[in-house]
Amino acid sequence: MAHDERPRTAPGPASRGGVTLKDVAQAAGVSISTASRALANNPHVSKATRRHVQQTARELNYVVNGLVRSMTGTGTRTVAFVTDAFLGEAFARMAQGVDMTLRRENAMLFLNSTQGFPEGQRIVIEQLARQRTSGVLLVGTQSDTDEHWTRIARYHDLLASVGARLVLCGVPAISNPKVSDIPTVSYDQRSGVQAATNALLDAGHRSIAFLGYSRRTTAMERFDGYRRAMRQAGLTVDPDDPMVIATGNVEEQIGPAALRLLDRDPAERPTAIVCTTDRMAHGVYRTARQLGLRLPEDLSVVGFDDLAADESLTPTLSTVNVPYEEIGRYAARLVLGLPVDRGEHPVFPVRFIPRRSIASPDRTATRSY
Amino acid sequence: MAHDERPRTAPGPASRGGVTLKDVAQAAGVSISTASRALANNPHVSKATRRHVQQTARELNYVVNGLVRSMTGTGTRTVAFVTDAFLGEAFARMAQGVDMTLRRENAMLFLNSTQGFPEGQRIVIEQLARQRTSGVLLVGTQSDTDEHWTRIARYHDLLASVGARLVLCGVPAISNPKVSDIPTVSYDQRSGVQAATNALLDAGHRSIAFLGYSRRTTAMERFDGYRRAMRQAGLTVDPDDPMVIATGNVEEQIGPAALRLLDRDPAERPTAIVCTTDRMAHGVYRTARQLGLRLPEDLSVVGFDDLAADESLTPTLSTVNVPYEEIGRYAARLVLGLPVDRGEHPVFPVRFIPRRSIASPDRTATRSY
DNA sequence: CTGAAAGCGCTAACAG
DNA sequence: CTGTTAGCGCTTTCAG
Repeated sequence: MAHDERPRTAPGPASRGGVTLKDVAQAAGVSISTASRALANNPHVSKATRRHVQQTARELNYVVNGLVRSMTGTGTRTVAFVTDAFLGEAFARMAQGVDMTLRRENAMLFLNSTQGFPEGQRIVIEQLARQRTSGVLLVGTQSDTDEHWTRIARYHDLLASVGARLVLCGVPAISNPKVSDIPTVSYDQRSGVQAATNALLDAGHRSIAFLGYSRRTTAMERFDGYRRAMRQAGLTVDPDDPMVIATGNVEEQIGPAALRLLDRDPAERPTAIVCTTDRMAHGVYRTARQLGLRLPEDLSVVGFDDLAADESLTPTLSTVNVPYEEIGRYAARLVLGLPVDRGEHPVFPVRFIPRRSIASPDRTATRSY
Repeated sequence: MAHDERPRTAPGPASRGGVTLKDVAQAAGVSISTASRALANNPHVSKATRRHVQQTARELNYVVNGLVRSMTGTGTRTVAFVTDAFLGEAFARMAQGVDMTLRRENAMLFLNSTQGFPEGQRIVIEQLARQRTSGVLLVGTQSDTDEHWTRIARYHDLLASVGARLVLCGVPAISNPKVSDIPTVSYDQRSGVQAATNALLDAGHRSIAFLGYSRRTTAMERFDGYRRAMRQAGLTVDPDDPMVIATGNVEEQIGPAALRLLDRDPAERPTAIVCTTDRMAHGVYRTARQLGLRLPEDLSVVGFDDLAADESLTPTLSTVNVPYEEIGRYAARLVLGLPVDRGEHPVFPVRFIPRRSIASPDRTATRSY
């Protein structure tokens, strides 16, 4: 029986390509169960045996099979971070927070992007259910349609049927009854944008545009913050307003959208823009420059997210800081069923950060050249 | 035996909290193996039985246990992306590439950050070995010490002993014999920085500083590119040169480092800076502004990475574009053992992208105010 | 303290 | 085509 087809592995025996507990037990001259106990530091083993078994295991390069463990109930838990595409600092920061908590709990993190297809989302979730993930963090904005929430509810059920939790992360607390029992970790997007808009109003702007409206949860909340601030200032806006331009959060769309807003007759052109994301704001900077507009004299801008690059721009970008990492940590606790102090639908506060991108519109009027 | 302690799950029976194949088989009135076959679309099952079993499975909300499958040899492969901290666009882009390839191969992606501790790296790798990951991508710069490579070699052996591959990603091809058989996916950092430095030299700069030298693989290669370009221009630099400043790639360190370089008597101050990363370049922009330096008139800057924000800066940042996503895809193929066309130590080309951050130093001389 | 034995849930020969 | 029988590698009673 001298077969030699195992991969380029260590000394050990094993048929499929790994040293098993059985091998260790045999080599140590004990039963499998004793070996198991010894390695698990189970107190019901004599110190001598334990030491010996552990030594043997080390010599054989034994590595327990964690997959099998999970089968028995023991084993490493696993949490998945599912999002459209994990580009972008915001996600990275959230993921960082999730990872921190998971590591402390000895759990592992799956990362999955759904690449925008709703089909992708389903496929990913099903795969995760099969792998008996203990929890799924569905991260990022969701489309706010009944159909979509129905789908989410199905995911919830599917995951529940294998004992896994679903947590929505970064979406506003949802009103849709279909999903009202699914935990959501949100942050106060409305107030954030409201504060940002107010800063522009306070500087004297009236002609304030909004970049980013669309039928997604996040965008809608942010739009609402803008609208409220405007209304309080006696200005009304609605989604059809020419000052409200829809765009996705990707370069290809941002440029044209910004152009539509800025390439106008000075009289029609906004003196300030509220951007749904910093990335959009960055795009606005580029477009404004291309059109020869001076920032902030000719155009004031506020963003949302507080990206690292904001302070390197000229002028530095006023924005809304979101505690993404903390959100990630909280979501991780929720999904692992760890005790939390803000319930299942926390809404984290955000903070408006004024910087140099806001100027009074008067300056525009007085500019001479 | 009417026990009812299972979680809030679907109808199915099951003791631990999940519908098993056995349940499906019983409900469908067939043997377990038939049920297994039916669900696997094994042709050796009558169409009728198959349909019936599949229907039953659906009604019971049955979800195969993928963990168990992996045990048998079938089952989803899993690849891990291990890095210090997954902030930063570069990593995100690489991860995106990895994810794309993995999805196509139906494999799953683990994400792990080691948080900077070498201990963390070990812990993560051991955990991955236990979970029988099929491969590990160790991403990012490594410290170039013998001790470290010894450690890496150990990881390689550990992973090999469970049939998993290790691929180093984003490091230069390594000369250290300890790890020469480990695949590495690199990109031509040296040429990139060389081109960037040449652009500054061509513009007439002589007093060119370098920001970012340190004893890590990446930084060293980049430093080397800088040194070469300088030498070809008849200028010599060495790591001790006051024009060479070391810094990690984090805000806290970048600011002070930039200050050390720029807060000098004009005669001692460089007229241009080669930055190891765009993030550092961004920091230089900030610091330069604080000191009242005009960009690019008083200071030319080049970076490395080609981050999205670069074009929103004023002036737009000249940089080196790296095909991170492609690198990720290649690394994923390598780690999965898929056929590749550039061998086990590819070095991807990079591309210098000139933008507005470079001006002739002459302008500095002629500035009057 | 230790060993034998019974699973965990599924796949894969092996016989009908 | 379908059922029986072995495992996969480990944990955990249950007896010594």
